[in-house]
Amino acid sequence: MNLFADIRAVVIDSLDALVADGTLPGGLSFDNVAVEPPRDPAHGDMATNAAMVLAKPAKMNPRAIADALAGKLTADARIASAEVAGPGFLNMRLTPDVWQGVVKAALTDADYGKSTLGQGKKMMVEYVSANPTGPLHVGHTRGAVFGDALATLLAYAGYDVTKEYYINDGGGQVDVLARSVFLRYQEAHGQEVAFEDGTYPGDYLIPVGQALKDKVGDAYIGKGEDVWLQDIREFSTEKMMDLIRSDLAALNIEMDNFFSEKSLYGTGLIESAIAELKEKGLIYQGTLEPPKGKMPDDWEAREQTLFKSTDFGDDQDRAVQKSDGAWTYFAPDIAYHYDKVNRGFDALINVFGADHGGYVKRMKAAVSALSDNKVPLDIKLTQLVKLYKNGEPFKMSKRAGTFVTLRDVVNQVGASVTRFHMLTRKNDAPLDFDFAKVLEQSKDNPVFYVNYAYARVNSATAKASAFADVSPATLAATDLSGLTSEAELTVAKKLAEWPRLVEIAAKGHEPHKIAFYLYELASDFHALYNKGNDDVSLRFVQEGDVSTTQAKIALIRAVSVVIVAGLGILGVTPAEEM
RNA sequence: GCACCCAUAGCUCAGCUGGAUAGAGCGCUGCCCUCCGAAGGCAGAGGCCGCAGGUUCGAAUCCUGCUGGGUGCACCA
Repeated sequence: MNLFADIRAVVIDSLDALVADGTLPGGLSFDNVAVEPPRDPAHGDMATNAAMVLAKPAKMNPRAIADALAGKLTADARIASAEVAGPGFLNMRLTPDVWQGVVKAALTDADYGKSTLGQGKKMMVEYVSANPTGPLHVGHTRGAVFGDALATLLAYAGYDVTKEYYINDGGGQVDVLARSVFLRYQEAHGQEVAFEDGTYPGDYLIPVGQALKDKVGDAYIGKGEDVWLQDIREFSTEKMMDLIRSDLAALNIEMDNFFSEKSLYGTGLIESAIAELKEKGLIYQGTLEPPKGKMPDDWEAREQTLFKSTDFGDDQDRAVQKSDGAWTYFAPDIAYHYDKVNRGFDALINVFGADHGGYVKRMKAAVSALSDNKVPLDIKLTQLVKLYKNGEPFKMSKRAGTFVTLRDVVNQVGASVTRFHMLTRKNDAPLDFDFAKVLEQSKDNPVFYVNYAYARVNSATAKASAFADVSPATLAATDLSGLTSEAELTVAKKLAEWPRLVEIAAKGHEPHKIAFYLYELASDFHALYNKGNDDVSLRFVQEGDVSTTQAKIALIRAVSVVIVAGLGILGVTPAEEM
């Protein structure tokens, strides 16, 4: 049930009727007709811009359209009044039983808020995709939380979503990893080792070196890279992916699929992807212009195989082969996305860190070329996370050992708090993460504010259950006609916005909107709760009046249902009590 | 030098894809617990929506140009 969609349907039907009786000319498009909550609730419950949108194409005065439309609309039993206001807004007021119906829907329809917007379209969300060279850090955490919430949101909105992690296990950084593990392996054999520049000195490789020793004994001691590099590469990427998988599990993230870059090599997949582009005339041999800004010291013109990404709005064509003929990192990425297209996805979303901003245009170029513009690729960049400890900015440095990992964060504040907090900003705004503040228990902290509302609902329900049957089955069948006070209807109206909000958030790929909505819902709930202090009739628990109590508990259980659903999209589990 | 992102209350940020008098939290001022959890609520002060143009019935929102900040800019991933 989506009340806004229902009322919009009434508006469209009424417009059709106006066309039929000649009031409006034929051939009008109603696509831009919207039914929305008015900015100011005093204007009414819902407003439509129909008259203003249609005034021009119909060559009519907007107020004349609005007047005619108003007459038709009030024929619907749900619409108590329809008034023309301002330049041609049509403000509608709905009858209380409509809002009571929303409460009922939230309690009886297990799918209240779910949408069919996606129509089962296949969608891939690729996120995290961190190099398999170490544990995830805070920056990865934000991308992980964002991607995961977005995937859940899209599934909730009716898309068939696949969550995927692309493992960059094909490039030179894995050699670096292997050499670093070899050092730890030697160390495990009691040798003195030195970590030079270009190796990973992190402690997390110590157990990997030990495990390698347990596996191969001293077989690689004193041997050259030609003997061990390949094997240690595989061994240590596997270990790193185990580590990363467990990091993700700590955040309650489970991928549907891990896709290995290495698996593309030697299978002809890269070659066929490039061949596909070549057929379209987008691959050529050429030399790139030197960079315009600061010139690298060792720059020299070299002929390479290039992809004509400038045809798709990129600033520069991009190399797919190095001057020595080896593939660049871009080539397997093209092949990977070619594979995504061939797997039949209707739309792709990639979640990258902000430092990959320069990569967006060429990736979009590749996908539009490979899919003949049929598969849209949306790339969401998550901005930096600024850490604070005790109110002071906290700089991360690998060398200084102040490197903050995902584990550090989750261990200190918990998965739920981490997830919610990281979704209280839109992805393209920088995020402050203060270890003290996110644990603060006040309304300054949205996580607790929302959870507090949930806990209050539970508390009131428990109190009511002492004398009234407030089981879900009973509440679902409860007569709600007593819910007529302005304060109660305000909460019900907020609940009515939920399905609409899900669609808006899903369309825009903006899971943070869920978090803000939950805050608003909690705020309306807390306001109602406190009104009970002054006005006894608004208290949820009416001692000795079973049916009134049941109706009021039904309302707040509906709030709780939506809170749980919303938090579920964000991947947050609320505490029952606080 | 170029590209992308950002600019809204003293601070941190929303603003539902072009709608009505621009909202919330913190901070500040003042109220509300013999009362379902005050971990809360109510009210007040506080704005040239960075600047200048443009598009139209209508712009914080779309376009252009500036200003200021962030990020990235051959053959690393």
